[in-house]
Order: sequence, then structure tokens, then C-alpha cells
Amino acid sequence: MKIDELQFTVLTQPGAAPLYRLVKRALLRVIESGQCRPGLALPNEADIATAFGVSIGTLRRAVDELVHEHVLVRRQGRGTYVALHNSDRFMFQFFHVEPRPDPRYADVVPKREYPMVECVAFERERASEADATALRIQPGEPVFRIDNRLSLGGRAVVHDRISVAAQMFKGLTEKRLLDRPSTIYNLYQTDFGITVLRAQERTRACVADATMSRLLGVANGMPVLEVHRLALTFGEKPVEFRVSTVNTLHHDYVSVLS
Amino acid sequence: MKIDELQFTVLTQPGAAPLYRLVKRALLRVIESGQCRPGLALPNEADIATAFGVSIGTLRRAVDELVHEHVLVRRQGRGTYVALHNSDRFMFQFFHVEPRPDPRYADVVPKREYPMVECVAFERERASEADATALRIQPGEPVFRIDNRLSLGGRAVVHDRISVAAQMFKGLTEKRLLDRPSTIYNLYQTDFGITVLRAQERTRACVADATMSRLLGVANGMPVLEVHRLALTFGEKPVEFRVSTVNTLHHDYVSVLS
DNA sequence: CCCAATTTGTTCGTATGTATA
DNA sequence: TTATACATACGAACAAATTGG
Repeated sequence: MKIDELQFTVLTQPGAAPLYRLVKRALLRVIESGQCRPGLALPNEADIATAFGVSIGTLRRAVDELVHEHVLVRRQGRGTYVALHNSDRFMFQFFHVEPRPDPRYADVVPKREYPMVECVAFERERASEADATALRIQPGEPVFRIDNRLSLGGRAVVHDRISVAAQMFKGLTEKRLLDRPSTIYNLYQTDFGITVLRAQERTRACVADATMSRLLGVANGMPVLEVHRLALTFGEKPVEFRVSTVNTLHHDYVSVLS
Repeated sequence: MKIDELQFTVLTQPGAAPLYRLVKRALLRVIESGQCRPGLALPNEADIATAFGVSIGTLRRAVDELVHEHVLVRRQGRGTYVALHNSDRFMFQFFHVEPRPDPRYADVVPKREYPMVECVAFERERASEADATALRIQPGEPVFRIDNRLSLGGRAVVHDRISVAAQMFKGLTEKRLLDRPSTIYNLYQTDFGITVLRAQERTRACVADATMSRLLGVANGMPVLEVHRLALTFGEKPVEFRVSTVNTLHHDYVSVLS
């Protein structure tokens, strides 16, 4: 990507936010607008800085924040890239289920494992009340509903029920979903230009109903974890509402507070 | 705190980590050593920079990282302080239980509420296997065991079973625990010089046993959330092992992935 | 294998703005 | 008002990683 192919504006009104934040927002607009697709390199820092009419230090500060928010990725000697959702980094930013460690080998860090994903159902339905409030659409509006089953070490551990607004994912089909080469968030990004930046989760303990006990191979009435996740993109816009049901008999939901 | 009262060293061997990281570690050593107690201000940036023999930009970069890790707090026009564990910020860094929002009022952000804490038991016991592996001590070594019950809106929601090495908390008594003016992590910090920086959690769904159903007022056999938390201080040293049992009938365990 | 070009990473120093006491 | 301290912005020089010749 060359600097003279980019359309941008840096609104520099006095008394507003610091300059590096204006630059950051300008960069965000460039990225959101799709002028610089995920995976592509930005022009080099010196060129962007002069094009924006700011010093290189100011530009670097703006880029620093975007790197920290996983919007950009820097590689010394190569360039700065729009972040792609296919690396381990992004896979495990949103997948937190791990086998429970054997207490006898406490110091052994359990190796994070890629889940095997199996699509159980793909439907076009009408948004439920819960879908609608989460996705900020009207109840009854069309949604795609995807049911996936995730396995670790050959054992079914997680069931995901995913709802996305059909409006936002025009042309999504079961085939395209099944043929995706990487994660589902990578599909959102490459095929629909939607980048999931962060997610809110609400977790609770529930009892496995008949369907879940069948899908996860647990006894009926066993306690399971239920995680309600709302995934957001730029501007806090909701992208996906997902209810994950986790069999925590042999696995844990892990997180780090820092 | 004046600059000439500080003992410090900046090991600057060529080929090592970048200078700002060496400065960061030097600052960490100063803080860990207790020369600068939590709540106190550091000397101003210019003085620290000249004392360390680095530029102000380099020092600021080191401080930036420590601020990001909640070790330091900056206040424009006032100074830079060693972070204290008494603010909302730190309270809610480690407390994530919120009332379940009414779906009819989805846009209303539930106001975060301070839990009412009630000490149910305080004992000096011997470390179990689980305590020992988590806290990296020998099984049978003395530990303090604290059982707390937390209520939100007058309803008991969480039970915490806390284990800490007696070795590390010499002189802890039930009275000192009960008389604490703020959170328990604030007590660790002010009375024992131990700052909890981050924590790892493993969450699973369980069935309430007789004790828990009594303490939390849930029916026997109801599903509850069980959160195993290991709290860490400087150098990844374990401080506290805690098992939280959460009644998620009317509350959620919330988190943000970003 | 080494060299040169390119790009980000680190460090320096200075000047000015803004919040606080 | 004044002094102090952090915040922002600028620009230069060199280091380190990467790539391609």
C-alpha cells in the first residue's frame, strides 16, 4: 500500500483531543473504510507522518495505541500491518477452555490446543428477544444461527450457539461457513470486512438440558458452564451474540486478571 | 520522597534488554524493596531520569509500562505514585460478580456495587495438597484459611475460601482481618507489604454441597460457579489461593476480552 | 555469505502545553 | 500568581531486524 493511494483527513481543531489521538482516529477511519485490508502493510511510518503533517514521534504514538488494541501489528524490518484474525494470538484471545491440569504436575503448563470444530446446524431464523437486545436489532429481523460443537483431545467440550444479523452478513451460506480456512472471526473479517475487536462475557452455572447432554455427552442434569458473549467491532457495534455451553468435568474456563 | 534517599542500580550491560526495560526493573526493585511505600509519590521524572543517567523520554517509557501494569499511578500536575489497592479500580479488577441485567432494559448498564463482606471462619491450619501446589509451599506447612461470605443487594452470592502461607503473613489475626478499613488486598499491601499484581483464574460449574447451599441459601444440588484463583505478586510469586463459589441464579460472572 | 536498502525500535534532547497546589 | 509536575509534540541519530541481490 502506497501513501498516495490513501484517502484521509486529520481534523485538527484547537482545544480538542491531543494530536496523536486525532491521528489514531484518522488511521482507524482508513482501516474501517477498507482502504487497507487486513493483512496488508501500511505505508512506512515516515511517509504516513509527513502525509499527515505530524512528527514521526506523534505518529508512532498513535500506532502504539492501535497495536495495543490489536488493530495493527508491527514487525521490525518489515512494516506495520492491519491485524489478521488467524494467528494463535487471536485464536486464544477468544477461546479460553483448557484441560484441567493434573494437580500432581502443577508446574507443567498445559499446552493450549486448537479445538476441532464441527457444525451441527446452520439456519436462517428470526431474531429472538435475547438476540435482538444483544445485537441491537428489532425482534423478528432475520439472523443466521450457527450451532457448533468443539472438541479437545477427541472429547466434545463446548457447544456454541451463534447469532448474527443477516443484514450484516449478506450472502453467508453454510457452504462458505464450512469451507472457511481459519477461525470464524477470520471469516467475518476476510469475507465481510468485519473485525471483532473485543467481547463482553457473562458466565453462569446451569444444568445441562436433554439437547446439551446429548451434544456434549454428559449425563442429563449435570452442571455446565454457560457463557453469553457479545462480540464488538469498531465503535462498540455488536457483531455476534453467542451462547457457549461448556462441559467443565475435565476442562476449565481460564482467564487472567491483570 | 526525595531522589537522594533512594538506593538504586541500573545494570547497563550491552547486548541486554533495552534501556527502558532496565530502568523499569530498577524502578520495580525500588518499589519491591519498600523504599517507596504504596501511596507515596516518586521523585519527579526529571530528577529520576538524571539520577538514573537516562533521558526523560526513556524514563517515561519505563514508567508508562508500570502504569499500564497498575504498579504506578500518574497524576498530571501532582506526581507519580506507587499504586494503592483501595480504589474502585482495584476493587473491581478482582471482583467480577454483577446482578444479571433485566433483558427488558438491555441498554441500562448495571451499576457496579460493593459487596458486603462477612467473615465466616478464620483458622490456622496445615496446607492441603491443593494449597501447597498453588502456593508453592510444602504440604502441611501452616496456612491461614479465611472463609468469607459476600452479599450483593442483601443477598448472599459468593463464598470465598482463602488460603495464604502463614510464613508470608506473620502476625495475621482474625481481629486485624476484621478491622481492616478496605479490601483484603489492601490489607495485604499496607500490613504485609505484599502487592497483588495479577491473578489467574480457572472456572467451572459444580453442584452446591450441603455447606455451600446453607451459606449461599440455595437448594442442595443446585449448580454453582466455582472459581479457583491464584493471586500473584512481583516475580510471579504466588500470594493467595482462593476458591470462590458463586450462586449464579440472579448474578453473572462478567469479563471483557480485549 | 555478505552487503545494501528498507523499516521499525530505541535513545537522546528540547520546547511548550496543561493540571495542581 | 507562581512554581511544580506530568503531557504533548517535535526532530535527529543510531540500532536491530528483514529482505533481496
